[in-house]
Amino acid sequence: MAGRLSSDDLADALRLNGLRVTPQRLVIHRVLGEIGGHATADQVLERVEALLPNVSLPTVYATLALFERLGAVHRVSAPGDRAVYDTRTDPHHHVYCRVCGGVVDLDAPVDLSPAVDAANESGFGAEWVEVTLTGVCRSCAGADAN
Amino acid sequence: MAGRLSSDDLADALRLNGLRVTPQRLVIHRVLGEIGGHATADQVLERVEALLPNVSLPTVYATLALFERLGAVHRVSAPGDRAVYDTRTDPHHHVYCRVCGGVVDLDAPVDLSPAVDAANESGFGAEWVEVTLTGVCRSCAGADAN
DNA sequence: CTTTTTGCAAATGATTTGCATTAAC
DNA sequence: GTTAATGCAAATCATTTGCAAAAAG
Repeated sequence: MAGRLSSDDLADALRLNGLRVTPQRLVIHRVLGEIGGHATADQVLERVEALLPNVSLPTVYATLALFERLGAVHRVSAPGDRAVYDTRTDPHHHVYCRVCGGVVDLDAPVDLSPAVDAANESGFGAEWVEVTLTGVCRSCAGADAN
Repeated sequence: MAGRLSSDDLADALRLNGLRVTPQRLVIHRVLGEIGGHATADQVLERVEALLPNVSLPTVYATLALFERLGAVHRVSAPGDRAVYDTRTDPHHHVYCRVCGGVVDLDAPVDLSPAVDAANESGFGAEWVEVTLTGVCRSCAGADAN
């Protein structure tokens, strides 16, 4: 549903869409690959600044939105106040702790084709499917009485 | 995984937790039942004001958060900038349009037990599971070339 | 050269907080 | 009476926008 892009493929994809290949975009893409998990815009910026100074947060936001359109990242489907980008582009699922707000990957074999088929039959163009579990993670359960 | 609460049950649940039964809470709960779908805090307030004047947005936010803890509503798991509360408390799924940001219910038979089991085995206390499809809805696909 | 992208500063908009007042119990 | 809940105004914080300067093609 979306394979991971190499730096060269990214450059090609950009050029193909009449977009420019900038150091910022390359570095952000590289950092995303190194993270290989979940990151907010700030967290991306933090790592990017070590490689390329003076990159601004608006650029990070714009680039993440761009990469999402190109299929290089996905916004995680989870309740929460800040956008979490997922750098894993293979199908997998998420666990969301409603106490600490943490998001963790969950790999489990689930057959989602009934949902995808139902959506597509209704005229929706599905591009991504994921399962989200909401609850309380182990550490929050330990700290809290509830 | 969470049944719909009657007004009496809500009052009991509140008292049981040492919380107070206020007209605002009762009205908001009633409005949620009438909506029976998705709503943002503003949308809840809009309907509440018709029944009880001078209710404030902070109260709506606080009450929705409270009801979430009580299991009477759920924040929809979907990428997006504003919190969408789901007043349907029976298991069902969602379709999220990445163009218009719309969220629509999706009913489809999906066996999520492998995911729930995997999460619980890892020490996570799962309370809610849902499938989220991301893509482009029919109207946005019609308007846009992509 | 032309047009996109960037960086910065300022704006926006949802959600939260502080605090005095009101209402449950 | 005590203590929690409310309303209001102000604060917070992620995300976006406007625009001039820099850089890609």
